[in-house]
Amino acid sequence: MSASSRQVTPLAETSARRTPVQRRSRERVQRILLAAEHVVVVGGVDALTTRAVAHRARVPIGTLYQYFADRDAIIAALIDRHVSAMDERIAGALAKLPRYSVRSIVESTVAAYREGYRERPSDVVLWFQGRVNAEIATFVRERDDLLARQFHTFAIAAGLLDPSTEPFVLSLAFELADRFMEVAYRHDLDGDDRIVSEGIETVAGHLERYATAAGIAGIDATELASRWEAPVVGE
Amino acid sequence: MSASSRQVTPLAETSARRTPVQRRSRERVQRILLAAEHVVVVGGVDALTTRAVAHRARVPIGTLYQYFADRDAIIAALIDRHVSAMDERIAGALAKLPRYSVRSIVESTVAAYREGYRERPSDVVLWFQGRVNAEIATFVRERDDLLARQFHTFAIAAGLLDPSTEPFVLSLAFELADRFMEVAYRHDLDGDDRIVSEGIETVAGHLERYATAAGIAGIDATELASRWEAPVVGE
Amino acid sequence: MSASSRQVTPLAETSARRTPVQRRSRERVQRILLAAEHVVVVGGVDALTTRAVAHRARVPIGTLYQYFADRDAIIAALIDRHVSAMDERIAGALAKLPRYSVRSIVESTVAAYREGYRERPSDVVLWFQGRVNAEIATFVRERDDLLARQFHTFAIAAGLLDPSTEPFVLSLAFELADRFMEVAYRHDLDGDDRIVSEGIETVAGHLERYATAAGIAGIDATELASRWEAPVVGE
Amino acid sequence: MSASSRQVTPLAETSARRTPVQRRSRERVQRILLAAEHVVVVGGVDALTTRAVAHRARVPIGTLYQYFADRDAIIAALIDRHVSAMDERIAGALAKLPRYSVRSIVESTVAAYREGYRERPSDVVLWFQGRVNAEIATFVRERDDLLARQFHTFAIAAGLLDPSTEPFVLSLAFELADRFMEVAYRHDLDGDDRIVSEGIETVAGHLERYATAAGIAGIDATELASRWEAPVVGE
DNA sequence: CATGAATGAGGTTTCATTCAT
DNA sequence: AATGAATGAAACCTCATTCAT
Repeated sequence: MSASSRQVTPLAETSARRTPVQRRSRERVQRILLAAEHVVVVGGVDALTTRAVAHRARVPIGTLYQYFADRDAIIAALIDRHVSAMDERIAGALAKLPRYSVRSIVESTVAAYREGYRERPSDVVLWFQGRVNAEIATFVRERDDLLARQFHTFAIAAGLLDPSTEPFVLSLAFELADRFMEVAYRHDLDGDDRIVSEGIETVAGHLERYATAAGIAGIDATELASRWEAPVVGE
Repeated sequence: MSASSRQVTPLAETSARRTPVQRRSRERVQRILLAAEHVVVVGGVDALTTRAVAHRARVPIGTLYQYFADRDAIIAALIDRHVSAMDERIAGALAKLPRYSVRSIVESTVAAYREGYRERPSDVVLWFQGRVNAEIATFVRERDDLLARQFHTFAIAAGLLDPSTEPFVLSLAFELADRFMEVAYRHDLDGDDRIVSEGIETVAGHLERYATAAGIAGIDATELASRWEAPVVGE
Repeated sequence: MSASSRQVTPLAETSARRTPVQRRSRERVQRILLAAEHVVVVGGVDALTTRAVAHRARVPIGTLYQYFADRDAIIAALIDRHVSAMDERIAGALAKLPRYSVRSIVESTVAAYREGYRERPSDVVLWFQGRVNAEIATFVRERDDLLARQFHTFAIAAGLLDPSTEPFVLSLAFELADRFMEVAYRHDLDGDDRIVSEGIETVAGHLERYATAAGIAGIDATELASRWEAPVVGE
Repeated sequence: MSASSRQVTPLAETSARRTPVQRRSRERVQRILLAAEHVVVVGGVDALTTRAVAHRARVPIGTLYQYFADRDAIIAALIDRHVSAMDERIAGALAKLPRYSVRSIVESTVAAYREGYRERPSDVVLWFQGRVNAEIATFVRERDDLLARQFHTFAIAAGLLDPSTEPFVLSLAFELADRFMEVAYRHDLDGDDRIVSEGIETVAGHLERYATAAGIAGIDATELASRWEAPVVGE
């Protein structure tokens, strides 16, 4: 099962001007994105001005515009990066599970979100404070839906959830897991494990209402592999 | 039990300039706030510029500044209104409950949120996109905490929740209920009752893990009145 | 000899709207002027806004405009008051002189300026920082000239200065005395007697170059009265 | 002896944004400063609005802000220029003196002030009307003090003034000389040589009370050079 | 390609003054 | 006469974006 969003056109590519192939170019793009993260963490989304980013990245403003069509393109790139990173992280965590139950999947996912936000605090700001234009909003919506549908397909094929479970139940579950992490940040409870176990409990509780006996008891990874020929991670 | 936030200094009063007493003045303030809501719904928090609001309200910019100290004061007034309205709505709903259980309380609360957001869609944007200025953020935080503490005190005194339950569990429950409504809006599922029952189920499920037998079975309103001499609603 | 500026149209009357005759009205005008002084001392001429003055005076803004045609009229009134007060003070000091020499006159005048500014610090700000409109500037110019001419007439009639001395020499002397006091304020040397004696020495030194023997030795007040039938003070 | 203010941080550098290196840029800064001078001469310091300056300079407002951080920075630049120009002028005049006496120094200084104001009439307004912002006021104060201390050191080392003479006596002398020129302008006596000789007479008279015999008689420039190894002009 | 000066629309806010009540 | 809400020109300043070099 693939948790990556490859089927949704990556957001950044739509707006980036040139794909940086040269080593120097790639470095610059990296520097710009790093700088953008910095200003977002320090001053919120409103502080993300092109000047501030260019200055912090020590890149001329004109150069910035060579790689990003406009200010929104920077935000788009950050969001894209956030989404990809989260997807990879979740996929990675799931791939390591020895046994798949609704609860173990939720545990992995919540933990992935937590680590992701911890590593890249700018994503918290961007993702939840995100004053975001229509295009980005649509992208985010589509990506969420895709993720939910992928899990839906997987969970039903694997016999973890009742076949009548609707995809939006999974949308909600992902949202919930994500929101829990935001709340943790907002309350400065990031380091507090209580919030994590609350989150797991709640989301798992939410989903277990739709679970089959197997979904609660869990299925061995090896056993799953035989039922589910599609690769669990990657494409 | 009082769900009102009277112990938190109302946010708007700090920044409003002139309290409009005349009928005409009150009308203008109303017009300004209505205009502010409109621009927020149409263009997000970032579109809430003094110019745009004044223009939409067909009020000279100078007049706007007679009633609002600055741009943030407009946001503050909207947030304040949102909070008061939600508080009243929740308190009103609870007051009508014939029987108090964790689940029935959650049902009332979620329904209150839902109606509140349905009636004032700008609050969705403001509440979730708008934690702009430090003062407002603090106000929101304090109000949330107060609400959670009030429910905590009540629920334990009434014997609905286990005495060892921590207040933050209730903070989380309120957040969850609130977020559910946002998600409903974000997914255009507002009219969809499924999301409401999901929300109720999840939040109630979350809280019932801390509930006493009475909290699950419920207590008659009359019986509660004898245990809980403080007025259930209002002061 | 009269040091009063009665022959120059008082500045304020040109712009004041109604001469306050009622007791209440006079009180209000006083309150307004006192408030104006306060804001000038605290925040400089730029802080002299009609709102600030009206608010500090606890007078409705509309009422302020009943007594003062516009913002400049308030400044004009203050300047007028300053000028009148200084004139009276100088005249009073001179009237008490037992013996008139160039030096004793300068001493009295400098002392008068010093006391005047000490008592009404707002005058320092107004007089020297004075961002002042053309009308007021003209008034000030004329008043200075009148004062100088009056002294000129007197000093020559009394035989204190050489008859060929030009009036502008006296203009300069007044300016100098005045500036010394400003410098004293600017350097926080107000309390410092050195600056006063420097001032006296300099201005007196300046004028004594034009003095007759009698101007240096001095003339008895009684003797002067016989030569100079016009009243020394007042009209 | 150096009359330059190099030991006082130049005021403008603190606030100027971009140091213009290109020829075109320098021209623009010049145009802006010229425009600023114009509006100041025509309408006083209060007329020095960013709009007015930009408009007169035929420069977009944004361009103005590329070179000047804010309105005060324009004033600061003008003041700085005034101070530097006056310092150079004084230093230049003194360097040409064949013989140094208190009187000849005063003559040179007063003449320098006169020419300076004649060449840049906006400086009259700025210098006497413009002590606007705290930073600028401090700068001006410090510069005045430095100038006075430099002259103090020099005059005593050169044996022109009595060693017990206090520095503030020289502060006062500079102020006086400066004020004389303002008065000359205020009275439209600029072209009138009488005011200059009055000024010289008064300031010299003031200082000669502190002079040694040599200070009155004067010292030959060559003789001075042997006593005073530090360069008279320049650094 | 790389640069960064130039641009000006547009944002926030103040304030003298008027005029309906 | 007394009031103070209403007005809008005008002040300051920022910033995304372009384009000549």
